Amino acid sequence: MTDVADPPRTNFIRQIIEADLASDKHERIVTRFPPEPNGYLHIGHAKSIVLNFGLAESFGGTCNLRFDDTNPHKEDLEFVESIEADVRWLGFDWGDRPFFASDYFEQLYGYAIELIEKGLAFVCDLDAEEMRAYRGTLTEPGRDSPFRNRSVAENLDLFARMRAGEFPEGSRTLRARIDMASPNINLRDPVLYRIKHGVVHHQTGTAWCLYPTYDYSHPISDALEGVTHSICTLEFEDHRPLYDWCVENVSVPCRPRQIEFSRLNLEYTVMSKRRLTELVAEGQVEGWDDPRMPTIAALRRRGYTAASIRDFCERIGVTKSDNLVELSLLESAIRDDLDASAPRRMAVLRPLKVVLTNYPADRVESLEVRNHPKDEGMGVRSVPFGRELYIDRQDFAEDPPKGFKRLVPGGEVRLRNAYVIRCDELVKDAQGGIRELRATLDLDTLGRSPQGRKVKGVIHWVSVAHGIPAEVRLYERLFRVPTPGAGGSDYRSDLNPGSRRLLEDCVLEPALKGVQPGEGFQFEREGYFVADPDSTPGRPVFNLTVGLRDTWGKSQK
RNA sequence: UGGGGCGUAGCCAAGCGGUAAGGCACCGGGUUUUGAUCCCGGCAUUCCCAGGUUCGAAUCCUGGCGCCCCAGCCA
Repeated sequence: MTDVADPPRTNFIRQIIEADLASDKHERIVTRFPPEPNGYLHIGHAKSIVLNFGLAESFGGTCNLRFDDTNPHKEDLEFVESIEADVRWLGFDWGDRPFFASDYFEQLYGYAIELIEKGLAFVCDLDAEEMRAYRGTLTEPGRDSPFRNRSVAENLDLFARMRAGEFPEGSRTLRARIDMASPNINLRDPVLYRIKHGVVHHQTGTAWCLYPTYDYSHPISDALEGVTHSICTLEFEDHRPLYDWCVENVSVPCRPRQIEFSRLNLEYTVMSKRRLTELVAEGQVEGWDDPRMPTIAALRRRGYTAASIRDFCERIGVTKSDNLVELSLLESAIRDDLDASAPRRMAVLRPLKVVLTNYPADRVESLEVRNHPKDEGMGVRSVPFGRELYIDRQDFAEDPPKGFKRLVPGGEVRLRNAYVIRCDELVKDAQGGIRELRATLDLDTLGRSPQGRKVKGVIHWVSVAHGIPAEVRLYERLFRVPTPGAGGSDYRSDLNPGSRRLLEDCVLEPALKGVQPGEGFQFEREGYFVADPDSTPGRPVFNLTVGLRDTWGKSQK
């Protein structure tokens, strides 16, 4: 299950590619994943990564990682590094090195001159506000810029001087000369170049004060890289005519085709990079890899495996319809992977002491238990057993609800991997709270069923004398967004305090003592947990990856 | 109100003129020293609506309706 052996399900993009390959339009396909390095990658990007790299892989083509770094204001080297790490972690490879749109700045500049010479671009002196006024509205056409008919010579001269830094930021732009009356606003003489002073670009430093826009640099960068299928999200559909215009009017080596698909929306999850950036900047979360974040880095820290994220991306499919995927699908993908791959351990999250009155105080047994119920290759370990144990408070009920299968006064339960015990007595404190339990164990039940009765419940436990203290952080869900219509428009007001519960006096079996950050386990009937980077050898910290399905808990609700 | 998209079950999604795949969720049953896993079974007489074409329509045509995106010198 760690390896997704099934062939990828079909989708409309695969069909387009199959047709292109069948008609010999292309011999080999080239795709690209083009993030702007202005934040960390999130689960929505994973969909695009798996799509683009996956397509290249299954059709024997290649996929480039290209940073769309045309706006130095928002970008940073930290982000290019995190993006590279995350894509690599997801299991994809982009060859010798990543590409950068900034690698093409000189060529892009040359093509702009070509456009000017063809009379297809002009230098415009309108400022941002004026340009907006000239652009018209959704229902009214725009008006031509007064600078639209400058001579080629003047445009060439002005453009060279823009590059040379002679004009202040915002004072002039290079615009495409298309159609101010187009019903498609993107075609109303869009800006191709703008001036930015005083910013250090993370790749080109201060070499340029002239930066191309996405609309201009993207199609040409694709063409320069020989991209055959330029796959992007739906909001760029209106830009496709402009994409095609660029590729057709400039002497690039090939004509990539833009194909759009719908972006991923995940229930309760903030996916806007702007909002995520705010949360980090305002200190509302501990960082981009705070386990409540939907970033790849957070998911990884949370114990999600790369295989499960890839699997999730295959399961959701690729279409053009707006979608809102339930979290249960992501959780199903990670459970599937972890069920097969995670070693089992016992851990008591809310300890309740049990004294086995018929078990000698000085006796300690070493029980050999399997690390996985099905996979014998995962081996065995020994777990100490003694007179005093901890069990989980939730595994005992003085007044059990109907259907409760675990320990009750006078009842029996199986200690997982060990004996069957019977609860004889409750010891209460002054407030009437249960302080500990007295029980007797049936020595004849180790590795075999008890005589003449059936014991339905199985609970986990840890020896009091050997258990190690630990802290567990329960993150039940990813970062939440308010439910539509539920009131409260500020997503920060629902920062989800309930999604993160700290359990500080947990007790783990001793085998967990030397755990390394990143190691994950299934804590028997609790769920899957992963050791946090904050862990110390004596006192591990675990984060909940995903809880186990508990049908009893469900039927209670 | 201009332009571009989308509408198949609670959610995602196949389907491309021959009589509604699959996954998630949910509901039953079986196995089980994890109320997990696993296994078996159930879950759309109908595809946004209304007309039309056709022996036959989710698929083609016409007309509605609903939702999403676009007026950054962001991507």
